[in-house]
Amino acid sequence: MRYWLMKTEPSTFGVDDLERAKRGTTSWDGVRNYQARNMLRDEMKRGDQAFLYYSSCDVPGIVATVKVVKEGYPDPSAFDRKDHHYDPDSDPAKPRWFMVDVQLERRLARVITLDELRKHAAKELKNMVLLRKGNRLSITPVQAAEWKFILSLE
DNA sequence: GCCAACGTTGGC
DNA sequence: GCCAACGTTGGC
Repeated sequence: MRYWLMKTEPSTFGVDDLERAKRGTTSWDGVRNYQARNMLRDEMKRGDQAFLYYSSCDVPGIVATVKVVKEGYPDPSAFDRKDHHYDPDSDPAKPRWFMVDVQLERRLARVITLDELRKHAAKELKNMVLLRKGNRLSITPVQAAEWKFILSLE
């Protein structure tokens, strides 16, 4: 089993939305980056866990954990002309973009902020992909030891 | 294949 | 709103 971190902007989709969703489950659609696509399509497996991370907001940080309940399958929003993430170059017969379904596991007792994560960037979290300079990937792998350590901060 | 121009992300 | 650090596009 592996661990991940998935970014979302709370103004677009937050943990409240996930909580309200049927069975606390949502399709993680709209990812349009090849590296992230490869992880969605090939690497994320049913039962994997992920941190839900808020970006582009007042207090960036981890707010919840989710688990993968459905493995990579074609993202239909790529074929929807009216969708913001529509990709005219993606052929339905040979889909370019993929998504997984995730289910809310639990909201953390408190937000573990980016600021706080950075305080451990020299030691426990020195290899954490999220903290690497210039990182913009919306999905990043998390090591088991990092997962455990971060939850211990909670 | 190179690389300049452009677009996006995301912290600040 | 600024801007660093990307990724993508397209002319050559």
